[in-house]
Amino acid sequence: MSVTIVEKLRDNLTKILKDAYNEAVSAGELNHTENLVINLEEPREKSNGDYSSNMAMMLAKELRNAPRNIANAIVSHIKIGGFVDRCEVAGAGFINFYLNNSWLYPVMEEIELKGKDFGKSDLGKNQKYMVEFVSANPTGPMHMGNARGGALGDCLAELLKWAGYDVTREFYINDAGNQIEKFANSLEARYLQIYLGEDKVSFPEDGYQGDDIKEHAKAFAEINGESYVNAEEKDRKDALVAYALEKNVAALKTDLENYRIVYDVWFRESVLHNSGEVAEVIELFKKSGHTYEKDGALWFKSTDFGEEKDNVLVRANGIPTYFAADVAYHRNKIETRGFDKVIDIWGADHYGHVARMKNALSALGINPDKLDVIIMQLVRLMQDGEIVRMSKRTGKAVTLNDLLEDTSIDAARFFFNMRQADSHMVFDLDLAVEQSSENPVYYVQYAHARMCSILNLLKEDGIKVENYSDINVNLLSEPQEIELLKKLASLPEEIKTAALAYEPSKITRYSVELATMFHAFYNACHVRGEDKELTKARLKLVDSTRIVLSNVLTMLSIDAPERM
RNA sequence: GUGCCCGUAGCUCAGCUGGAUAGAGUGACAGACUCCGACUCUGUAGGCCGUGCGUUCGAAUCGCAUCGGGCAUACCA
Repeated sequence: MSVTIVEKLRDNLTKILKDAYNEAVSAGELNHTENLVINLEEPREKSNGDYSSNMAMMLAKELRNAPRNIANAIVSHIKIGGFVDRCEVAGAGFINFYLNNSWLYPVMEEIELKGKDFGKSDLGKNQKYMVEFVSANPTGPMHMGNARGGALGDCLAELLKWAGYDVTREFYINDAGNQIEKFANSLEARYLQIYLGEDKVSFPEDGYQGDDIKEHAKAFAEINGESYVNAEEKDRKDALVAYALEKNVAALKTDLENYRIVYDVWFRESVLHNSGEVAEVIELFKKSGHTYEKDGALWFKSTDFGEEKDNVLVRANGIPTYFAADVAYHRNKIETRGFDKVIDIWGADHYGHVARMKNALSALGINPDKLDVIIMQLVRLMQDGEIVRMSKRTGKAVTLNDLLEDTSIDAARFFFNMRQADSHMVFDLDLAVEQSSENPVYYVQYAHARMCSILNLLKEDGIKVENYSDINVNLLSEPQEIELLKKLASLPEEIKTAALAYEPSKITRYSVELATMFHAFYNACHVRGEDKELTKARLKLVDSTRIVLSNVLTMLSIDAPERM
């Protein structure tokens, strides 16, 4: 993949500094060093130039010279020309470059050539990455935490794709273990209550109280009648679970698709039990020498790896724990399926599980660095100024579907990706429901609609977007135009940075900033009715911006409307 | 008790591997369309960057301590 405009610029500036330093050494003005480090940054304050290097300060100790002396020596050997207008020493020894815009204009040509692919890179070198997210319990509907995890995971997966990784989205279905027991007991009680009366059949204390359980039982009864009332308990439960679980999984799939999330793989926990992979992992644990038996249970000696407590692998009743199954699952991801990196998105309430999992992988000889866990702080829902509790058992939990009924998919996806995963988020439902400019997604979408509107209007005037080579780009010199161009040019780097940090929120913020700069440009610079050449140049800028904004919104799976 | 996350403008949050005078949005106040969509823009006010030490030429950023809020510490998942 080709080098971006910004990379070219930075490479050039680095070379200029390096050459100047070497010449200063040759001239006997500076001492020589092997570890020459050249940093470049964009100063916050514009009066300090477009790019700045602190290399003189970094070298001061090693060269045994004052930073300003070093900086002056280097600057005196820098050749002015090309995109460099001037170069000065400032402050404690900063070397500041003041540039003209000749380096920047070709970004529009790059956008023209790459189109929908502008922003993509080969940073990831096609490494196999998996993002596992949501993985909600199939015993009920999805809550607000799942909504956040869904928006985060899906956007992260797409972000990584743009950065050149080979990404698989996966949903882990916990269709085994204790909660399925509970699910079965709850269904059974509701089913029997239909035929034997509510007073005759007691509902388990720790059962799922939700109406969905009743509805499953009722629907099951309509199909099978009372044939299961006198059946063997195990058969009855199996039949109920098989029925209700499929319904729930199908519902999860539909709900997530409505949220614009499509998974590549739906992986069932039961597969790991049936294939013997769980049993295999338990054997491997035993061979590793990090296990022992106590009170009839098999324990993993987590304390060997610095943890405070050991963990149970197989319960006294002979059933493996969720922990054991989850280790088998991660072994399957990394070893069996060969992912280079496995990214899990977990709620903060699973925090304690991270070290345990990594240590378990180490014990089995699997590189724990192949697992990255993103701990997402829980969402607290606020309505009418009060915290709304989210609990499956109250039956009053706010579900993903409730949320999407109130607000738009665009708003929800955008809102959840406004903040970093580790921020404790308060989701103000009243605010999210409000479809106004309060919610930045409308601000961004409006910018896109405005660009399309300009393009359409000029098209009606018979003026269409021309090729970069036919445009006099030097006419674009207003500060708003230059700022906008710089923002466009920065997208590939923004995507790389965001991908490496696993932070799609950086891209969301980028879209807001881009929209802001466009609106500012719009108010300062007219496209229509100007000098013909200027109109052409600005129209090209608008079209370039439209492409970039559209790319960003596409990446986030948020609609980029032509009109609103 | 121990571990992790958070603490920056009234509110919601940015601040990249330490850099020069700490930034947005929102709210408040004052302005801008006979002109490409005012779902927009411009300006003003608002900060001991929780607190205290330390490292450094230089700290919101790194280290230690401390205070406040959240979460976790199951033979649940």
